[in-house]
Amino acid sequence: MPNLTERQKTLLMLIIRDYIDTAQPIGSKRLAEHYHINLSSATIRNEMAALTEMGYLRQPHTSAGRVPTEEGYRYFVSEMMHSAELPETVQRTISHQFFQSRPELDQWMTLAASILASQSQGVSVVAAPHVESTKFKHVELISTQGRQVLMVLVMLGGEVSQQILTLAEPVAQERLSGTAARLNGLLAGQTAQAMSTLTARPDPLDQDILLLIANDMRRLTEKASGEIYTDGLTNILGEPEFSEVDGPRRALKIFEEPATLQDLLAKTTSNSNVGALQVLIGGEGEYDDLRQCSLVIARYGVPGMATGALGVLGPMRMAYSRTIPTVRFVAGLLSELVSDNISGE
Amino acid sequence: MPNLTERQKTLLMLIIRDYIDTAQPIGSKRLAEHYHINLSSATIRNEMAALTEMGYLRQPHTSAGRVPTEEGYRYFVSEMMHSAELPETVQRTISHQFFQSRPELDQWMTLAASILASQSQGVSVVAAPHVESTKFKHVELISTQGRQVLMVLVMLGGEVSQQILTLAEPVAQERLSGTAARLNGLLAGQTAQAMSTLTARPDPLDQDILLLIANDMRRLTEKASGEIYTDGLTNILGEPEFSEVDGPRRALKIFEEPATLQDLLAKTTSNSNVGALQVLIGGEGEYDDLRQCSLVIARYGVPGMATGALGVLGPMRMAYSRTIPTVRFVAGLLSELVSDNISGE
DNA sequence: ATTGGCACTCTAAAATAAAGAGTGCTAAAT
DNA sequence: ATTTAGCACTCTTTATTTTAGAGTGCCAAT
Repeated sequence: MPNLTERQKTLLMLIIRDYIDTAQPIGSKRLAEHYHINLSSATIRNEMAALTEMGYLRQPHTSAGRVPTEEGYRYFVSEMMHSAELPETVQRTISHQFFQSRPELDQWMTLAASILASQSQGVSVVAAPHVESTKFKHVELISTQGRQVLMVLVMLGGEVSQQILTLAEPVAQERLSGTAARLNGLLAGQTAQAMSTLTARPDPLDQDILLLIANDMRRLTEKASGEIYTDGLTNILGEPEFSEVDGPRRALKIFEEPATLQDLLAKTTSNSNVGALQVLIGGEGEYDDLRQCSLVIARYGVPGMATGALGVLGPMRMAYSRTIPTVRFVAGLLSELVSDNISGE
Repeated sequence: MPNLTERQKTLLMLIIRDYIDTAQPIGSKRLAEHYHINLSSATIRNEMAALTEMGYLRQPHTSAGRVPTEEGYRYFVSEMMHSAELPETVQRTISHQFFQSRPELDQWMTLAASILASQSQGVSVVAAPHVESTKFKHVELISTQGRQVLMVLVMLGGEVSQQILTLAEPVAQERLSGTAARLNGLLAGQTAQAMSTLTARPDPLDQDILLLIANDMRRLTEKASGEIYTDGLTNILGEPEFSEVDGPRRALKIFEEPATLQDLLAKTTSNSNVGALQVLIGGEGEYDDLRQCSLVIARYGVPGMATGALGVLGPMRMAYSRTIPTVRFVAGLLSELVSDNISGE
């Protein structure tokens, strides 16, 4: 990858910034007039030719202005990635919103999605934190009617799962309570794996429930991430690159299949650390449906304990300088919240 | 509203059905050729003129075919509303899917949304059933760390609400269990209203929790409907009437604000009975964002106990003959499920 | 009451023309 | 050795005109 002169760098940044704003190919003349660089359009043309040669810019057709290539965007992002900070006032506003929301995961996720979407004008995706190795804390069995029983399972760290069981025959609440009490004593702190090595319980009901618990915990562990929260779907519908018939459908299709989305978040962030932030531009060859899009994602939470992922999807032309710091900041905030919530166990 | 002759009726139905298929204005010639009615195009023209006069059809411009008006659609719908039945094989397939899903509200709602969307090719909305007068069944208090406590609240009928409380000071699990046990005895079967008339508890912790429970139950009761599930967002993006720049954004905006959606469902179905089915065409003058859309909704559940709403949103040109029976059928199915689930309390 | 025929209207599509923006290159200027 | 002005050229966009065709309404004939 060839080095850029200082001037080429300035020009490239200017072009990309302008293109992100206007969605119009940028010409040499416009550039010379709008920004007071002391260069003539001819000089700029030369530099543009060089940048095109190097693969950072391209022309939609022979005689149009220049448009950034994926490489161009990557350069742009890597240049401003570290320096960009969210204005303090915005930081404060966001923190404040979290502070005064009800202290529930559900609320936080929704809020995070909403903030990300409105700040970035893209589509936000927030995956609830997932406890890496789910450990049993507490089970509650509540008879609801005849053979149906509500089982509430609480994990160390606060994850909760409820499930309705249908037993073979009606069982009295007292017996259920007894089973729950015995299992609570037996299973405290165990993982699903450890449970499968236990010897069978004498009481058949205990044994049945034990299996169901282990099963449910396995399911919880397998799920790569928690539930997905989304906001801002309509934000990107207005963008010109999505007005072609197929653009939006392909990208939005992703949001209709939570599984795909979870996969994406899990895969692309699994090798990155909490706090680090990843920018996927143009699907990076891997995701065909995202060829026209960019994705800014970060992992949040407490590594080894509970982590989740969050991000913003937008056109390749997205407002990186706004999105990147926002994603970073919100990820940090959620990390704190998760950490506070988990530490005391 | 003038009466239609039998022939006019046939013609109107034919035109609307064809237009729903093709999204093209329907001309007299096409009609005469495609369907073997023994009428010449001239005769059809006369009838069309009459139908236009009566307000059931209109012409996009002087010399184009006819397109149904909102009145036209209303007539169409009212004619086929009662007769239409879902093919038995489809009914079976759908029942089967519900039958083999895990018996959880969450699963059912998602499944209902998915089925409605795929059958109707529109956007589906399903509001979880809401228990009309929430009655207490059981509370569970689980210490998670220092001052934080997980409260799981179970209502008669199976509604569950979890909440993280932050107490003024750390409290041992034993004391929490004691409080929970006392409150379980005291509050069984009570409504939020009844709770507010109780005299203060001697133990301050009991009293605090009692207030929180009452509060949470009030919140649950106030919520007009339960959580909203949606599917098929991308279905309507392809429809020609949404390719104008502003069409989709305005309609989809609704789905970004759960509150609005809940309102809509609540209002439009509040005066209709479970089992009855309502078709809103062109927003009916009330909902501006839906001017281009139609909405087929139904209430489901057990009146007086727990009811929810579900529906399909699509272009005015939606496949009513498919959507209406599907909505009716799924509503019936969910009613059964809710009823089974609630009866034994 | 129904139908064939016909003149008329209006749109959608195709063809053509004009305008404009931007480029690359060359030769002069700094 | 850069930088710049100038110019010919290319290609898109927009406007304009033409053409083709679908559909109508109405009248006279069946």
